[in-house]
Formats: sequence, structure tokens, C-alpha cells
Amino acid sequence: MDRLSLTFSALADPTRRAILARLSSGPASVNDLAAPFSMSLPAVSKHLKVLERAQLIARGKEAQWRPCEIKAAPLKEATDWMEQYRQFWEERFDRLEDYLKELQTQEKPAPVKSATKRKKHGSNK
Amino acid sequence: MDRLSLTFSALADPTRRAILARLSSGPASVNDLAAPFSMSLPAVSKHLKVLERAQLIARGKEAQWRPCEIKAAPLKEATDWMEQYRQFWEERFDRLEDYLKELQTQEKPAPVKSATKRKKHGSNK
DNA sequence: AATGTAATTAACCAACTAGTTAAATACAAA
DNA sequence: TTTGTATTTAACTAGTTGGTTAATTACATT
Repeated sequence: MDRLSLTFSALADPTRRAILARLSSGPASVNDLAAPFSMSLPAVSKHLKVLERAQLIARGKEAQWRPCEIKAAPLKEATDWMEQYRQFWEERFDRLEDYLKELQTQEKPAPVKSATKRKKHGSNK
Repeated sequence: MDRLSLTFSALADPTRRAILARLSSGPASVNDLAAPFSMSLPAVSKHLKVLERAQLIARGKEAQWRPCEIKAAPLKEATDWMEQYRQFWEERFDRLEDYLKELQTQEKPAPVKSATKRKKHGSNK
């Protein structure tokens, strides 16, 4: 599985996103991480394995604890990928582009219909 | 399923990401979209349904064609979510954190001026 | 050595995913 | 009306996912 797919599928689960959120304020043990959830410890352990495989977390070894730490490098790749679509969710861009295009082709503000209306009402800028 | 999970799981597939890439240069029919892939048409149709459910594409109706158009609004939410982790993949922050930690352990009274020691780029491991 | 705590592994299950082929639907053109 | 083209639906399958409980491993403490 490619890295991007690995990253996105790891993020496609609210439990795992919550775990990352928790880890963003510092390392934690598996028990700590499991506490807020109603699911069993093995279930959380599996989620951690998914996050580890996606390299979104790293795990240590301290006595019987396996402390988890966030390691969000893959998120850079993911945001970089998304960045290429920014134009599609920022309408500002579309509007600006349209506006610039309009300026370029029309040279003058010549909105025919509204110009007629304006003339009728005798008001000018 | 929550919107963020829906978005990430839709993106967690290379075929679907390729379809989005194709659509970012303009609308296309299902056949057009399917052409680059070795899989069957129904398979592509299913991928499109996933993208549609995630609201990453919208579909029209023109005669017997169902043209697809990119509609990347959910990506905004996704990047916004990721943004909160930027600190973890930008080493700038790590440096700052190290610096703050250093301050804390040294118990020195706020040497604000030494902030100039901070480097923006380059590595000194 | 025995006990308790942290975490993982094993075995199982239901639901979902990504693909298949074959059949059905919808429309255009002849 | 028949035929061709675009697309979806249906039925099926293999593999994955997200969860469970029970057993096991690993380590610390008593």
C-alpha cells in the first residue's frame, strides 16, 4: 500500500484521530490512550498498530509500558497533496480569476442590461 | 459516518485520487474517467459513488452521459483538521519547543533576547 | 516464588471494500 | 422499432476492518 493511502486510511477513523489529538499534547501509555473510549484495550492496541504502520506515531519501551508519541511527518505529504486542490475550495480564487478575465476581455465595464436600467434611472457613478 | 472520516476514506484509494486529479483539469464522463484504468466499468462506477457520497464530486445528466465534476469543498475541512498538526512536521516548532524546554530546565529569568539564536532553516543535528 | 499491572496475541465474528461478470436501464440515432 | 452506446444494478467473492473475549507475554513489586 502506498504511503498516501496508508496515511489517509489511518486518519479515516474518529478513534484514531482522537488518539492523535490526545498525543498532540504529549506522549501517553496505551492505558492512558484507551481510557476515554468505551472499547476494549485490544481494540485500542489495534488502532495504535494502524497509526504506527502509517508512521503517524512511534512507540517506546519503558518497563512494561509502551509509550506512544506523535510523529506526524506523513501529514506533510498529505497536506501537500491536498494543497494542489486548494483552488477548488477557495471560491475567492475562482471569482478573482473570473474578474480578471472579464477585465481582460471587456476593457470597459459594459454590462448591457444594467446599463440600460441605470440610464433609465438617471444615476451614474 | 462523520464527514471527516468520509473524506479521508474516500481519499485513501489511489484510483479515487487519480480520478480527482483527472477531474481537476475539467469535467469528464464515466467512460473517460475509466479509460486509464485496467479495471471494469462497474468498478469505476463504484469509486465514483464513493467520491459522490463524500461530496468530492458532483454529477450531472446529459443524454446518456453522467458527467462528473470536482467539488472539493470537503478538502477544506480536511486540511483545516491537518493544520492543527503542522507544528509536528515543521521542525521550526521542534526547535522552538527545544528552546522553551531548555529555558524551563535552566530556570533562567526570561532571556528573551536569546531568541535570536533560533534558526529558521538549515540543519544542525 | 507469587502476584499484580501493562500490553499484546489468538481466535473469532459481522460488516465493509474492491473487485468481478452478467443483466438491466436510459437515451440517441438509424 | 431496432440497434448501439453509456452507465448502473445485481449477485457474488476474497480480503480487510473494527470490534469482541480469553489467553499469553513482559516486567515490577512484594
